[in-house]
Amino acid sequence: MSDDTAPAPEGQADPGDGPDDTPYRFERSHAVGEVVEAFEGLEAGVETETVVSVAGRLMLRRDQGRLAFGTLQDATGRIQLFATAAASPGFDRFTALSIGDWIGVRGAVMATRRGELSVRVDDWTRLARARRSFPDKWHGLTDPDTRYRQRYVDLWVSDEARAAFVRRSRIVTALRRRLDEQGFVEVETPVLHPIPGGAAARPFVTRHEALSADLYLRVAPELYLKRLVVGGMERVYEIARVFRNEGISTRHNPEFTMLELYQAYADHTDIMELTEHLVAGVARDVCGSTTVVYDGQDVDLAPPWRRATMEEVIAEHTGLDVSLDAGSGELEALCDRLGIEIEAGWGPGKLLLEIYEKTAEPNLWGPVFVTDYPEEVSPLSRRHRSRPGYAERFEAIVAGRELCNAFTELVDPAEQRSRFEAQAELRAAGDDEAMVVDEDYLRSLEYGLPPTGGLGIGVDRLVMLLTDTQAIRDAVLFPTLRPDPQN
RNA sequence: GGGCCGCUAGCUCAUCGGGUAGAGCAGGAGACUUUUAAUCUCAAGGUGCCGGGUUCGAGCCCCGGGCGGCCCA
Repeated sequence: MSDDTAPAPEGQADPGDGPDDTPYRFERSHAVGEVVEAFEGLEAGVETETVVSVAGRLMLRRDQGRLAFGTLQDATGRIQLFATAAASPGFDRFTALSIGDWIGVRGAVMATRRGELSVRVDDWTRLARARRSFPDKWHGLTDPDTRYRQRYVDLWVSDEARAAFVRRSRIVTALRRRLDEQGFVEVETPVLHPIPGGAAARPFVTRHEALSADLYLRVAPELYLKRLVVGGMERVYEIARVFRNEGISTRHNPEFTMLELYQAYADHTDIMELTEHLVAGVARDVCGSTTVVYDGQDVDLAPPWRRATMEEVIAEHTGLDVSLDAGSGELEALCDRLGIEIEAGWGPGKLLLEIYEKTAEPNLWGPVFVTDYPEEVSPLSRRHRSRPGYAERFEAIVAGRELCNAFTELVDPAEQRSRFEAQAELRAAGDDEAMVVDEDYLRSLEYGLPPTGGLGIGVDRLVMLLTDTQAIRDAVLFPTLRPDPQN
């Protein structure tokens, strides 16, 4: 420990002078949480014989003359430190510590007269100096921009933020464990795609210099995962970071995490069952219940979830009896009556989808599987086995938000080719989210894709649901931000 | 992309009919033997987001730009 005699610069914590004098390691005997758990309820005034070594950041300090109290925090919790001029070495330097300094402390576990569980400071070392002042200990950080840009500060200052990200990790672990138990194999497929595909989204383009080729950051792993099913991996999944070149909002980050899985011999009804059990199971694993609260409202995730066709939910929210049978003209007229703006070239399927998205979807709370999407807007889905013009596709709405997208996979290469070609036409007409023809994917289908059900779950959305956070930026550690002009 | 709001000390916030800025916490010096956002005393701390304009004078009014938030598309 050095003598901290250098005056502080303006408005900042003392940066100190001299060489770094901090130790290279520190031997801990206990995490703070372990001490708290073991000695909770220790009677006021009792000093135990148990000596522990703990480490963490000094969050608060209360000097009291020849006594000083500190609050030490590590990843597992907080505990009070009790130092005395008589018994604690370097007492003056202890009381000169800055809020935010990392320290290691060895001493007996005790409870103060007020009954506060404490570690008596019998010995201590500064492990790192906080050269910058931490935010106000009471108000913390309120500027969201600073919270996201300087997450390292936010995590220390906000218990909720820390808890949410720990829970995110638990959620992903629970997803993996449950899928692994059902015989799914986790795989990793390319992030760099020569041909973007698998979702309607504009990709990011990047450049491979040695190949002299443009590559695209994936918008979805879908087409690679289905190639693996062709290759005999009957149950596969990937927890895939995907990238979509679109705007940023409360619900959208340009890079986000999708869980995609494919199950051979299954159709969309199997996938619905899998989905509701998976989500409910993960909720039980991490929240201890299949009923969670989101934005002040209860969400009951226990299976089975309601199933309703797109037309049924439109009818519920508008009283209108619509279907693809109405044809383009009638659907356009209906959009006009509902005040929905349409674009030239939209077929009846797109019009129906638009009506759903503008009337019913915003009012759904769920959980509900909305089924029977128009084939026209589902270029990778297998056509409905009994309803012409429709696909065996569904989305789940949970807590008012789209949580997943799934379907019985299209397996016929000839039909997939014509779907791709229809997409290519849209693209040629200026729709830069439309897909392009992927010849290698078509070739893989020609080798034979068995009946397969597929699912994509937005992991960030699931995290938001199970952590009760309203913005995706509170579920993503380092959300995409406009580059700081100061930097 | 549009509308509204915000940007003042490291953090959280004040101030005023335009007259060159103030508090709490943090940081510095000191007091205090059981505190809990400890308390008390003292001193210090500012390119008021950036650039123009109006004005004798602008943090405040006007214009442009930047970044962010909320709402809408």
